[in-house]
Amino acid sequence: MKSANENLSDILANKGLKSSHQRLKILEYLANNPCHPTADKILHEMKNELPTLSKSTVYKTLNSFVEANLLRELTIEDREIRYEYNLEDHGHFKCEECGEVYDFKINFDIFHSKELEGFKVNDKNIYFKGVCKSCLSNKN
Amino acid sequence: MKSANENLSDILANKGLKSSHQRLKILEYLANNPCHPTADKILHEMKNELPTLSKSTVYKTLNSFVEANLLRELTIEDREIRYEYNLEDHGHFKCEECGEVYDFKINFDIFHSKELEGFKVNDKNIYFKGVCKSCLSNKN
DNA sequence: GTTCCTGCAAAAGCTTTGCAGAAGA
DNA sequence: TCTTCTGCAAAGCTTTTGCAGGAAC
Repeated sequence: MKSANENLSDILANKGLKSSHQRLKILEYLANNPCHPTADKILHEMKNELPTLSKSTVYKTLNSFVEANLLRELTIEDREIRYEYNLEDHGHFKCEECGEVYDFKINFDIFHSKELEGFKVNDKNIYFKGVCKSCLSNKN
Repeated sequence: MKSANENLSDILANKGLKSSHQRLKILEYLANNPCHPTADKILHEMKNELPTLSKSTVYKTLNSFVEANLLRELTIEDREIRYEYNLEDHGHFKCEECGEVYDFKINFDIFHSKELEGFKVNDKNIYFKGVCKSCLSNKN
């Protein structure tokens, strides 16, 4: 039976990415934490396990992963790139009160626009903003 | 018959915003140019008409307008906030080759997600990325 | 006369880049 | 051994902030 890291290692290899301790740990973190973290959050969350991990390594790693289609980049807000390992079609909801980002299922195939005929679509994003259930009930 | 600027002036007043030469010109520019400009583009496009216009005025003005729901902010890419005067529901397509942003009609009412029941949705965004028709045909 | 806006400069914040040494294959 | 990754520091860019003078009402 393979360990989780052997699997992740294979994933990197399949994408043509060299393996390293840092890369495996960052990928593992993203696979286990579907919380749409920013680069900064990842850095701080991993400081215990990887005390010497640097910002630039995190940024370079995340960019390699995005380029290899291993991660998806979320640009819901300016100056706050978030990353997720979930590559299936889905939408995002960001709560303006608590900042939490929620996933929700959505079928992207329902979109058909005559205006986009002849266009090559590589990436589809949908995000909503508002107030989440939990913040709404805290107000009452 | 009112001039266009008198109308824009009324719009500002209705939103509780003080009128000024700069604000009217910036709003006029956005109303006439549905090209989803960035703050920087607006600044440069207006240099002829308003030679002393400053970056900070542009940023502050745009932020006031967004807060007053007079403009919509697009965050398709990080570090590149674009603005538009069109507040009707529609989607955006950004061409990865030429950088152009296209609007397309979309009915946001078709989205129904059980996962968002009990959530208060204030803002809906949808954007696609890919290659536009014009860039595709230039390749052949 | 007040209030709020403008514009200059400086600061802030996130992301990228350059480079020397280290790690991986 | 050769390539590529890591991590430090510095640079780059967009956006925000502070403040004095000026415009709007």
